[in-house]
Amino acid sequence: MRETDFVSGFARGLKVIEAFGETTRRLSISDVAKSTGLDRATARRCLLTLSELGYADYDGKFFALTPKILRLGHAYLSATPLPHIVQPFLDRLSEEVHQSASASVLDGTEVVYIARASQKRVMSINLMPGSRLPAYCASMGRVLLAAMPEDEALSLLRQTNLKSFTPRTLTDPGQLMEELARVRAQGYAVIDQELELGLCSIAVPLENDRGRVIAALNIGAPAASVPGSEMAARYLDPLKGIARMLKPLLRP
Amino acid sequence: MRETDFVSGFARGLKVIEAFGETTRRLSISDVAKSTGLDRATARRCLLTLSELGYADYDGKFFALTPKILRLGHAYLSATPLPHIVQPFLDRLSEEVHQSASASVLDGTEVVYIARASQKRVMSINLMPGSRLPAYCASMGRVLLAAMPEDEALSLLRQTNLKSFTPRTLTDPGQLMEELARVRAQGYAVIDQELELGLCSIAVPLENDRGRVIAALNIGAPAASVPGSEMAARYLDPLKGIARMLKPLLRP
DNA sequence: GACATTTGTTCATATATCGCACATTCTCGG
DNA sequence: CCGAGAATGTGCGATATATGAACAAATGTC
Repeated sequence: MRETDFVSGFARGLKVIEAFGETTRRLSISDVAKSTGLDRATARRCLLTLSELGYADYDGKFFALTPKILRLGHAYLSATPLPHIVQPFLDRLSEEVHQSASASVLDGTEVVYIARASQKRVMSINLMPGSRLPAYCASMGRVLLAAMPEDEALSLLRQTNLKSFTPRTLTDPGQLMEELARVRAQGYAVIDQELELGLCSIAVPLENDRGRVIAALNIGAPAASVPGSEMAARYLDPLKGIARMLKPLLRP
Repeated sequence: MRETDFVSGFARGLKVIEAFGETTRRLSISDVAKSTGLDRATARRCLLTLSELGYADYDGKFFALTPKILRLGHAYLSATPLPHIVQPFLDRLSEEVHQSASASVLDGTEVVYIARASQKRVMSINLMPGSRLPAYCASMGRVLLAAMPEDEALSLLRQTNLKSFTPRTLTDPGQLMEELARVRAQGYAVIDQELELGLCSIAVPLENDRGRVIAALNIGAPAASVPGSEMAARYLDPLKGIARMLKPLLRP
């Protein structure tokens, strides 16, 4: 790609949108300039543009994103076939096993939920399509990392901030790589309260009809009712079954 | 705002992202140019920029958005307090009445779901945070339109493509305005299979602590099990109760 | 209340982008 | 296999944008 085929004004604007997050819903011009590394004048122009287009509100001091911004992500969820194909299978599975079932793909070091059928909530955080979790300590993340070449997986782990969410979280890259090898060999991953105490999950890879892993499916359950050691016995077959049924449906 | 405070390259790029939707997940340069009205060269530069940044894939012919694009909308959902505050209430309500419960806000002529607790699926389409429905024929839309000044509501209706989803859909602006008056007077809206045959829903406004309507809450149910005429008797009190409990929690 | 610091705004200019027109490459139907 | 039509790629002048410094306003500190 040539230098002139890159619209840096657009790239800067996207950076500004991403500056909004978790703890930072209202940002001043300087806040944005600082967190994006853009010049204050440039950040201001991007923010005023967002506001002019209705993607942000401006009270003269702080900018905040408006629901219109959801159009951007929605373009993906509604346009991509995978979420639509997977959803009814998740619904059925979730009802059958009385636990939440989800599908996700990898984006960098994170797992992104693209579809979900939830039962009574067990996690403290509320997962929905678009939600993200660090790949290294999520069952679907382990499966997706295990599906890639070892050096790429290792490189992603090195880019990750490997923190301990619970005393059981694996954070050592060496140990994680060993675990990935095990996951690759056995064809599924179980997470036993590594992300949140009281929560277990199991995930399997979802292959398309050419055999490429394109997503992961999982079931999450409260550790109190289903200990980690039982996850596979209970849920591996249903998950594998769905992955098998979906496979021929996933052409591109 | 001055002319020079507007980054048109950014605005053009956002337009390109929105060009992707429903039926159009893979778009060529010309497709995008046509549907956005941008020059081909400009559309191409925006698409290549998206691809360079990892927001889109390019196979040399077609562009398709990647899950990374979900970061943009997620910035809103995770940064805005309302969805987080409302979610646990919806979870409880949904479980209590064994139906799906949702919260939404208005974006132009559409209702945007910002939180949802779903039971067994009854609708043909799968609603989730970020999903959109036309306001004029959705229960939450009626409530939100009823909460605004009449002339603004009418102006929004005039901008809307008022089509009949079912034989029962109201599409006449005059009739709709009458219905909005009724909704305003009674404090809730019931939709009886106007959006989809077999689906009824009831919605109430959600006010913040200053009395401004900032969102709507609803319950949807299969018409077979709950006829439209019974929606209010069964679900109005629980909905009103939640709106009352939430009110003091909604400061800004 | 005055000083220091941060934040927002404006401006001139160097630089990058836009849109057009033209060149090239695809794509199919014959 | 050819050729017409469509889609894509490219060079260039006109135009719009980014930059960084200077200024103004607000905020915080002593």
